[in-house]
Amino acid sequence: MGPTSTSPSAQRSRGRPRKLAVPEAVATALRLVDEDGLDSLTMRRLAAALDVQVGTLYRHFATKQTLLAAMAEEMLAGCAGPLPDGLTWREQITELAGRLRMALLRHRDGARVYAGTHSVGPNTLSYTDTLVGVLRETCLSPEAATRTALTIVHFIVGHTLEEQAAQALAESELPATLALLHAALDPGTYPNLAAAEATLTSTDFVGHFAHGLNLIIKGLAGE
Amino acid sequence: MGPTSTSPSAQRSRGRPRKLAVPEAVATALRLVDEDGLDSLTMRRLAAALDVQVGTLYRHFATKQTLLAAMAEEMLAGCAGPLPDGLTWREQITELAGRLRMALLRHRDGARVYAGTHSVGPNTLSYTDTLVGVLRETCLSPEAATRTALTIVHFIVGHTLEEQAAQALAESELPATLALLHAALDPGTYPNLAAAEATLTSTDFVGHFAHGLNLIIKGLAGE
DNA sequence: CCCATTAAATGAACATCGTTCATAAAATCG
DNA sequence: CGATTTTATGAACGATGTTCATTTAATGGG
Repeated sequence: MGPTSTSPSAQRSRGRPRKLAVPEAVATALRLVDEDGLDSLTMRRLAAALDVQVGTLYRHFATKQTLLAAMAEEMLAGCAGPLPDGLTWREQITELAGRLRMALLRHRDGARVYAGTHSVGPNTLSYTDTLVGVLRETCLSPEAATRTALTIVHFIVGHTLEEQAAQALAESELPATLALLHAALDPGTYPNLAAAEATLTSTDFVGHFAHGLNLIIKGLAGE
Repeated sequence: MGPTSTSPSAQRSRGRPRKLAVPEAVATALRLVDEDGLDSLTMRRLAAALDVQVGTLYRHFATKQTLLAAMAEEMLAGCAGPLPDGLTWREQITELAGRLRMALLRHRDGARVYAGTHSVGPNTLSYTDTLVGVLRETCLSPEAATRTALTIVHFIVGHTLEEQAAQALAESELPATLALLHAALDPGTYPNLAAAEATLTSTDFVGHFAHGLNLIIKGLAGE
């Protein structure tokens, strides 16, 4: 455990600033989620990790939803950074999509945090702006570019949601779920699923993601 | 309110079966979600609506997650029904995708319910089986067909998640959120988003959905 | 038909959660 | 330094998911 771990009867650390800083609170919340999962993130636990009373948090975050929105916004930091030169628009889209996926993947339950909120902070806005910008350069109308950007983001969120759900299962109950699925897969009833089982139960999420994204990009090229 | 509404001090309705039936419980849970939203679905409220004590529910559902999985499974009933004859494979995919979207849209917070669980029930399985089957008929390998089916489902889930989030906002706080977004959209900082605002704030989710799905289908055709 | 055994529902409790608020402490500044 | 404003405290409230010993209803064999 880190030095800021919740120790019993911890008197306030001496050198630490007394005032509760919002960015530190958000960072600590993300650390707690990484350690114990989103379901274990509690206003009380966050307060304890910050060496503060629960009520104090509500001076800085009106509600837990507000906290989660700030976390989602923080997760996207850097996602809209400048793109390397000399990339084709295909590569630019792949790069941007990969960044968002990685940003969600970087924190445990990151996709759940992101999907459960609706942030309008600068990180979220500039990411969408950058993505729409790249798409507009492919001779797409503003409307088509926007709709395409939404499509890409929705795919990423849906995909990462499932990827992290699988990761959460993997902690203990993956074999049971896998066995349950295999047992339910009667080739007579589900002939196509039987042929698909290897791919369905695969953990090659990188490959799955690339396949889906390339599908969208290819559809874009045919316009 | 329906005749099964929670009335104060309701003695057990006379003609109703004493035993708690699982399908009735699932249906009632979905009705409660439709009425008050997923956040208001409580084991206690469900028990009250079923004229039963809380503990009784735990004899039929090991946990609330189990309940939610049963609800997700129930939502997909009929989604894998036979397709009309004479449809091109493009139309078959559009039909199947539209069915899943409608199934999630039919219940309030349906996408959240579905995304938060991992059902392996017959409705979910046969839907995926049907979708993979259609894709395999387009000369796709089992692996490519499976990955494409996953892509389509992930897009639908991500899209509907956002569509229903907008619906939830619309109940009271839509104007505030919209104004907040508009204020944050400085054309100097986010030139592309400024051009995209009309599309971003549009409520034409049917159009957005069709655009995204057609993109995927077009990418499939270019294979 | 009655009684023993199994299945099901009850009612109360436990720990924990998000949230609120009157009070106290600390920081700020004229 | 003293007054005012900002911030943190500590305790509480109602509600939630879950558990369990007890009671009640259904079931089946003699």
